Amino acid sequence: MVTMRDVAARANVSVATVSFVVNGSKPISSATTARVEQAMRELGYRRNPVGAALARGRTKIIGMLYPALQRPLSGTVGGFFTSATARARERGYQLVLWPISNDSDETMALADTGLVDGVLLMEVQLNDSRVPALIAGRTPFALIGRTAEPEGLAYVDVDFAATVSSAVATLTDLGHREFCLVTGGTRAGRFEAHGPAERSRSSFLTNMESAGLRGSVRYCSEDSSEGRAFGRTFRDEHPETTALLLLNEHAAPGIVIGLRDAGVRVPGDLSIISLGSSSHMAGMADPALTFMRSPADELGRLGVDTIIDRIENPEAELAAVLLPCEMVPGQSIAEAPSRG
Amino acid sequence: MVTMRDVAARANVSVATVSFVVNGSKPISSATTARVEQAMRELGYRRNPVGAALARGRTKIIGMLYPALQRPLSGTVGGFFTSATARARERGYQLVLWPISNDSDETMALADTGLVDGVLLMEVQLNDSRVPALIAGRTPFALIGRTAEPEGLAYVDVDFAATVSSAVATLTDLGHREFCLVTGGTRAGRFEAHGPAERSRSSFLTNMESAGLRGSVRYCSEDSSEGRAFGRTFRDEHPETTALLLLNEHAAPGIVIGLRDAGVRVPGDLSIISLGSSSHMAGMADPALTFMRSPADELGRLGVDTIIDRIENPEAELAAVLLPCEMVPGQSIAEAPSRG
DNA sequence: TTGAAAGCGATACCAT
DNA sequence: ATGGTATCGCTTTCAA
Repeated sequence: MVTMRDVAARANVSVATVSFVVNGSKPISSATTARVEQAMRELGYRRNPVGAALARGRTKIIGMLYPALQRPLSGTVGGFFTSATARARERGYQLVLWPISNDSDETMALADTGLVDGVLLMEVQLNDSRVPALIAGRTPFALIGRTAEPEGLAYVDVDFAATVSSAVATLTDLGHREFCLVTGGTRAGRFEAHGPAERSRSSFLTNMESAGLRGSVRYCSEDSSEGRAFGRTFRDEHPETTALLLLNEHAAPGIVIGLRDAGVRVPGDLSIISLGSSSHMAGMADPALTFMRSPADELGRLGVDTIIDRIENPEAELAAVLLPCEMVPGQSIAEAPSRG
Repeated sequence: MVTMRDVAARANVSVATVSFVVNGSKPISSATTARVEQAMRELGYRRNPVGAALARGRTKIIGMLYPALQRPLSGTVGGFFTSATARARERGYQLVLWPISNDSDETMALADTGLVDGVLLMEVQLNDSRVPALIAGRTPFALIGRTAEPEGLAYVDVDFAATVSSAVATLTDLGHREFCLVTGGTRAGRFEAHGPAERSRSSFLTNMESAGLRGSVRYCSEDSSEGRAFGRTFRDEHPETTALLLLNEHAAPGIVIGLRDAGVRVPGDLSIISLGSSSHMAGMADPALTFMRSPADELGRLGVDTIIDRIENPEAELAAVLLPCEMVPGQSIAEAPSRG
């Protein structure tokens, strides 16, 4: 390995000078600079980030912590990751996706040791043991998602309440009065754990109540075959429902297929809006679903900005960003069928 | 930050002793060990991996290099990543997904600097500039996928030739004689670049020729709406074709929808096999597609084993693993329609 | 403008 | 079984 010493020797300067040239941290005469740069080129020098990190105490690396074993990477995460990567690069950082088990020890083991300058926590649970662990440590962090009580934390998240309200409003305008919300998320019934599901659910129920609508909440696991099964029995179990809100983009195409198998026409008999999806996923169903676009790209960028701001300016105010999903027209909503 | 010195001072031992206790690298009396461990606990000591990496020259971190900006994370990559993560952990390594631009400089900048002990290169192109860059460096690496001439490289990949042959055989047994292969991959017509597409294509054409079958090759970008458009016009453009091989799982559901829109019945008029897919994706189409299951999990594990073997035993033979996809029955193939 | 040298935190060799 | 200490590669203060 070519080190700074080698470069320094070759250029007849000290390692300090080489360092100054490499980092631009001090003015060096252009003649010397040229000599150093040539030596680097000739030797194929590349600075060793481990040495730099140790000396500096910073790595310019942000760890995006993801419980890969519990939640396989899906399309949405891909969107986050891609835009977050781009943004980090713009701001002079590297972003790496760091798979951790969903557990506080391992979180700390990584976060509090200088390998990363800051941490972006994904798949945040409503009651997430990793958060107190991070608070106890001294690594800056920010959340994508949020806990039940996110005050005092830096986070960016989807505004599920606004998203649900807007979807419900669209459908009530079309005359719908009987709703059903289908969540996915971690596990059946575990609303406590999964923020998106729980927040959507409570917003949904509030909307129902305040507008005098009827609404039920169901769970379906995030898989196409589960979706099919769900769709096939739906009409029998919810004969009155005319409007379906899906917070489960992976099951969505299967649900539509199951509904059709059972003779339910979409949107003739049942209108569907997919919450927090993408054009690509919504287009996999037939008819193409009307959906609320998940602001994944924006959240990725904002998440990176948030964590970098925390790293570089710990005193600054905590970011608390909520972004709603915006409606994208599709073929899956229509006026409520007149009661037979 | 609590350092070994702090622990050593507290336990009245030298830093060397603490290091031996932490790493189990030398026998230490149980009394001393206990004192050291207590001191660590009391102080909340956590070893700094940056310091360790510098001293040791190894980090126990494997970088999974992925061109996130060019190829957004999809389901298949998620499978790789998840199983690779698990396997790395079993073998005492950390795996991180490192987004890089698809470019040799950046590859080297990461790989050759001691931050990672080894590198797993994903989305390998047939002619991939990152490979010579890695060869020139001295960081062990392995490929998931392979270049056009992978001799002398360690790799694990899908056996596309076998997969295509097996799919074709299944369909010829059902009486099909007119085939079409639909690839996805990087860009229209750029077979040279995308290994899976090119290998499938050449195997496909060979199969056609040797069995006296007729086969065309088409491209469709990996998106559901492109798939719909493709499906809608397919029959007009390929009126004779009765069997479709899809190497494009993201477009597949859209293609099936487009076909139905155009009045083509699957599998009555047209049989479809999706190559390199998963049960989840295949289930998003209606009818559920017969598919060749991508061995993503196995490849993830094997990829990690391969790179770790190279790290720990550079002299060992180079792994060159090809795994075929295995057929999973669905609803999308049938006997060839009798000619009208 | 440049250099000498003291760290950064941990490892591991050589003594004892 | 322990301890002293040089070392890993780089940064940065202090002097020159």
